[in-house]
Amino acid sequence: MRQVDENYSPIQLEKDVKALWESSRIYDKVKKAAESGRSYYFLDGPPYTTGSIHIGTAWNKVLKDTMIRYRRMQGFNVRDQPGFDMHGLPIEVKVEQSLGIKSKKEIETQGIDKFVSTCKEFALKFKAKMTDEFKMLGVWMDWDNPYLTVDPKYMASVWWTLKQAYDKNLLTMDVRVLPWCPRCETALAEAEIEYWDETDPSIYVKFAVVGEANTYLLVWTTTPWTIPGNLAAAVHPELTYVVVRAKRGMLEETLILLQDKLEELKKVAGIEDAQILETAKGSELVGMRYKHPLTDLVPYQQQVTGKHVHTVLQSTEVAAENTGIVHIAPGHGPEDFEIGKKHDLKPFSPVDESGNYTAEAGEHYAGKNVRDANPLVMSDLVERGAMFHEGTVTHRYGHCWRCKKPVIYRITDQWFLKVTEFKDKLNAANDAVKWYPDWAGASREKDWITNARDWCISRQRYWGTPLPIWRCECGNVRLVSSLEELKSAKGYVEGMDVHRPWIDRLTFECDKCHKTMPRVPDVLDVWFDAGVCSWASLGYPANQDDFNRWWPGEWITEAHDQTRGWFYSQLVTGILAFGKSPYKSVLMHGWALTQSGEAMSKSEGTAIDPVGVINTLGADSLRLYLLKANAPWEDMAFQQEGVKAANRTLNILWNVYKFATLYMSIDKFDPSITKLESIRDDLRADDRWLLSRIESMKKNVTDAMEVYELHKATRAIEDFIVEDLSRWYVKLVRDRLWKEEDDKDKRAAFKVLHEALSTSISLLAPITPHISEAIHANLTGKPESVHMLSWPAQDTKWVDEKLEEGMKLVREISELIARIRQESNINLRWPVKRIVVKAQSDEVIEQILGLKDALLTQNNLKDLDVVPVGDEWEEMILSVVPNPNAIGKVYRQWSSKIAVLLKNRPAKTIKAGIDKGEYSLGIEGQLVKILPNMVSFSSTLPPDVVGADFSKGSIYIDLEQTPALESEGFSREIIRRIQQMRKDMGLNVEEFVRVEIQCSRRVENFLETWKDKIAKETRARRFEIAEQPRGDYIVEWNIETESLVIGVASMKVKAGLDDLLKVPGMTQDKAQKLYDHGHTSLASMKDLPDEDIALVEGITKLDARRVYDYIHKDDVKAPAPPLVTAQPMQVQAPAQVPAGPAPQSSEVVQAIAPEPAPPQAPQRSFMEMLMEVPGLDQKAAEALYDAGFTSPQTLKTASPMDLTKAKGISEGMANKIIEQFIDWREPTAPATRPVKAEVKAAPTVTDLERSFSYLVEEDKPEASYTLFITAMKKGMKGYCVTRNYPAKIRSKFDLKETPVVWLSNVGRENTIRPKDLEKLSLALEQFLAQPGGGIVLLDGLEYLITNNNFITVLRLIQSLRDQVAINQSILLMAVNRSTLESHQLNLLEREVDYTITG
RNA sequence: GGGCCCAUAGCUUAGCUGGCUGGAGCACCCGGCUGAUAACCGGGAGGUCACCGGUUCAAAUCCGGUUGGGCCCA
Repeated sequence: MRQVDENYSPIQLEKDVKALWESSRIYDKVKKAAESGRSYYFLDGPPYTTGSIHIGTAWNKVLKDTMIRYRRMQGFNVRDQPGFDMHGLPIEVKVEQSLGIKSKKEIETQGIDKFVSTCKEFALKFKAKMTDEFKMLGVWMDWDNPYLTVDPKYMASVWWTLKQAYDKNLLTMDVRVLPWCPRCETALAEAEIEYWDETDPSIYVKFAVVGEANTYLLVWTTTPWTIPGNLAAAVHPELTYVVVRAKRGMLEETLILLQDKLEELKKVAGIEDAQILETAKGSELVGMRYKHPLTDLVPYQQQVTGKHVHTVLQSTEVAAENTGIVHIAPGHGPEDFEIGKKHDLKPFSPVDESGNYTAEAGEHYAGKNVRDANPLVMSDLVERGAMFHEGTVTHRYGHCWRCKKPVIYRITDQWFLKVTEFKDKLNAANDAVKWYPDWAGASREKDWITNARDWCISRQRYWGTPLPIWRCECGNVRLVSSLEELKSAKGYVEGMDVHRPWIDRLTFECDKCHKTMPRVPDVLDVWFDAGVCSWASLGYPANQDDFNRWWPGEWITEAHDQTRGWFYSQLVTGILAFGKSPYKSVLMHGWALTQSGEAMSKSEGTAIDPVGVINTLGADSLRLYLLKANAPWEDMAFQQEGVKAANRTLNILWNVYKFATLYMSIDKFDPSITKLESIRDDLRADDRWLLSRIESMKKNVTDAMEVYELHKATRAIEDFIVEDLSRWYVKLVRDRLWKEEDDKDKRAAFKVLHEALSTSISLLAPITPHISEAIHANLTGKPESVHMLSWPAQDTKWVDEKLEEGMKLVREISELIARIRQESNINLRWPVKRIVVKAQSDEVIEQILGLKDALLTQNNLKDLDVVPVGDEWEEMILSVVPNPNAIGKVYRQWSSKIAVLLKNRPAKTIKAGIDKGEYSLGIEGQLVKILPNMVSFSSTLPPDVVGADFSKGSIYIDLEQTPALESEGFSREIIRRIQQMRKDMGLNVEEFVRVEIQCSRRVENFLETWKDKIAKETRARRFEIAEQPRGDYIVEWNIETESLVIGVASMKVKAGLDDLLKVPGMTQDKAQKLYDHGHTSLASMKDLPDEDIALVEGITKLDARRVYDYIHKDDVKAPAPPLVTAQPMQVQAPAQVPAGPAPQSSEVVQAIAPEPAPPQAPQRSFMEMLMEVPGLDQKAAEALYDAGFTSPQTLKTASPMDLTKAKGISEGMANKIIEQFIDWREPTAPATRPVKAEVKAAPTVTDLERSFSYLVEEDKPEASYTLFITAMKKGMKGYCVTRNYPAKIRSKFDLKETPVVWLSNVGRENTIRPKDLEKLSLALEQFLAQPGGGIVLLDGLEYLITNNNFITVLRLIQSLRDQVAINQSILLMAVNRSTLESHQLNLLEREVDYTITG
């Protein structure tokens, strides 16, 4: 197991995981491994290949991928072939646009072959693009072998299916009135029509009644162009109509219309007076004859004959709207057609394919486009006095779904599936399907089936599966049902494309009349293509084996619009071919809507590109969000924020994983060796709790997955990770993992933590496959992929519901305590004396006592008491409240005395007496009886106690502070401060330090008992109280009312230990022992024989030998021992060593810049320093010097043993000397003295002075930029370093030529990574070194600090400050106060010449 | 106009067959923690459970209606 250092960065992680999948062929292996499982036929609903995927498509595929992965983990052998729907009008339209084609005619003149080839190209291009996008989502399907509806083999299956329908007499050609798109010149299915509002004429036409002078049927219509096709009028038989004498100006006429609409009409048409002559039921009007208003223009209207022609018919379809009389044009409307059929009216439809009137309409109209002809027809009506009133109306009108042009209705020959004849079978098949949710099938799909009409499957287009129908002029029909059969056609060429136009050239000989049969030129509705995919993708009927193995499909999922689409088309084809549904179960999912709940639209720019989301937050975050956001069957208002939240959850998972592996890897924990069973006895209650939670989660998740409630499954996992694992368990086990010794207790925690993580990622594997894979690889690594694991089954032996309930209570109580602490202003570091729990039942008490440790440690409580169930807490302060009324009545003059006496007696005693019946009181020698009615009792909380209620009882928290508690609190505060300092110094976790503290007597006393603990926690080898604390880093802190100064010095042990650890076979433990003994580095032992090394306790002779060998491995030509030649002591300068408190991790530090020039203070020679060691005489000092200790540095790193070799140095003295020098450093930095930042405010600075540094404190960098620009205007060269996007800064502040360097991990040019202080320092140095200097604006200090450590950045600033001073330049730094801690701000302020508050 | 679904805090949502004080997350304000740390945690504020009516001791929950939104159809 590797220690994980990196943060969760999904983009990189997913890239790596995908690369691993690719290089190790994981997908293939996972599928191979599943092969022995039970077959599970998943059917992919083929997305239409147009452009790129949208959020809805992504959601759809994520649902599928998640379920496929889940089923595989359950042991199913899942068939996962994806499909693409590639024929049809949408692509034709795209190709028309790209080729600049506007009509069918142009397609034919330019050549259908070219057109169709281009369509195919487009479809394949889009297929490839979408495939890439699905892969980005992490969707695992068989992308190398998708089924394509354009594949000839696929098309052959389609043909075969049609043949089945034909053989069952369910496929027929018929004349129908159908919606027709005049632009696309094709019939449209209902599914291909979109409705929206359109403004059309609203006209009232007078149909003159034959035989009644000046009497008219008033007919209303919105389609004037259909009037030439009018053959009858219709009324509703049950409605009441009136015959009225209407007067408008000079005009008087008799009108027939719906009674209820008369008033409305009067208003609309401006009728001044209307006299009702007669009322009649609609049925009474039937048979009235009228004269067609345009007979003179439309010859057909003169010739047409028939009983019902130009008469009033009845129909219950007529609505009670407008005039209640509708005109019937059987050639222009489906209802009209039906009514006409009933009354032997031969449809008259004088309109051609492009929507122009034909010659049949008469030469007046012929060739004119019908919708454009509306005004002409209207003026013709006006001219003939037939127009009663004209206006406009806005109503929903159908449009072609592709070209958006309004549809018209006309009569054509089309091929139909007679769906109406087998609706009962469809319903039965639908009932047999298991729908999720059930109303999707039981209500929605059923409703659609019930209202279904015959399905028109022919389209007069080019890019589609050709209808496999050849029809002879004699009426004979032949259907081709396979590619084999097609080969017998005349004109067949081996290997030919069977699309149009090539297939159009094939003919058959009619077996009846032996003439040549041409193909019916239509293509198939694409919905039929998709409908047969369940067997077409298996190659049926050519390939029977696969069909027998897989069919029918187990599960499909698509959005609710597929009720009329794929759900339906499959049901129909399934019945036609096999008499049953091709799928067994369906999950109907919702639509992805915009944030505000509207449909996403590319044209309106409200569509969100999933690829963009993946590229910013990762596919896993998107997947997690899509699944958890809501129930799959509900529409989703897509929120970017939600994806971010999902990303955060994964980050928490990652952090827990990072945390766990840090300690597991240090201890080389091997989860495969430690079995849960074997550590059962080592488990604490906390562990058993988490194990129980794990098992409960497994069950909850599995139960939800089984019914496709993926939102519940996902949320359950998320809840476990965030609440149980991260927020609670990790907190509980922290201390256990920090322990250095390796014990059973720690091992148990490791195991449980590992169990929690591995279960979580197993359950997450189908949902977030990448992060699961990455964690799995490091956490367990076996099997090769997380996706090869079995789905985790619940192990009930770990389930302990009582324990789970108990922990719930503990957490509830913990929250209460947190609140009380906050209200009482006592933070968690301060221990609280005790908590008393009063619970409803013994069970609750037991549950809480069982988790006492967790409760106490998590809340920093010292003790827990419980109150027996039913009792009051005995420490409640009971007080007596005398009732003067009752007392006075009996004892009159004594009553006030009695009250006083009662109050002074212990209330408890009084209560005990009263509870027995009475209490006696002595007064003036008399015994007075106090009866229950004379007193009442009240109880109050003792001082310093706060009470609160939880769901199963109450708690009392004793907040009293004692010196012991206070001293513990203080020590915790100090620990935290020292830890903070260690961190600021950039010390390694394992480094040892030396701490000196200056504090008040009071605090000193407190610390007496806690010294060891503090030293241990902070890895302080020395911990001392000092007047003037020394150290590499010294900070003044305020804790409560106390002020103390803490100095921390690194002992640089880590480097020594690491050095020792280089020796083969060396353990941490042994290295430590060597070190403690004084062998602080390999070099320190280089003159020792191995026997001497072996003297160290715990070091065997073998160890010693190894050390010796290692040291001397290169010793062939050993370098001379240290120089012992005497040198004039007086000229000995202090050795140059890199100074500074953070030399540990620090190429960075050293690289920043040379240390600022030493201060002017007179330098002491090494000998002078040496002589300061108490008790060291000159002779001994000289001996030391002679022994090679010629600088403070040499002493600092020496071991006492080394020193004793010098004459006159005892071991005690050696220790003293080293102690003196252990924290020696270049006596330069002002940071060695804590100085309260002086207020160097210069708020009025507008002219920056050269050679000065300025710190501008402001929330947003504004003033700093203004100053920067001002300086540049005065002729200084500028150099800007910023965290903000450079282009933005440049334009906002109009920076033009000024170099702007971006602190960022992502940019390329002019970018410096925030961690790369070396580069930054170099760049600035170069700039400042230019002749004439310049001004540097450093905006983004906070960012540098968070990316490095504070001290390192401080060093950089010091160095810059000095360079600025030398180069006559200016340093301007912007900082937001709120982002820094106060001591950090103080230190910063101290480094600059002026602080400006912006 | 018909069918189906939906409506709970500013946003996204939990709340099963009616029953404890309607829970979360995001955003907001305040605080805490500080070796998981660009992380994390706690607290606060914020609700006429769309509206009207009914059933019931009791309705966010069941029933009827209205309004608004989505999908499908006419």
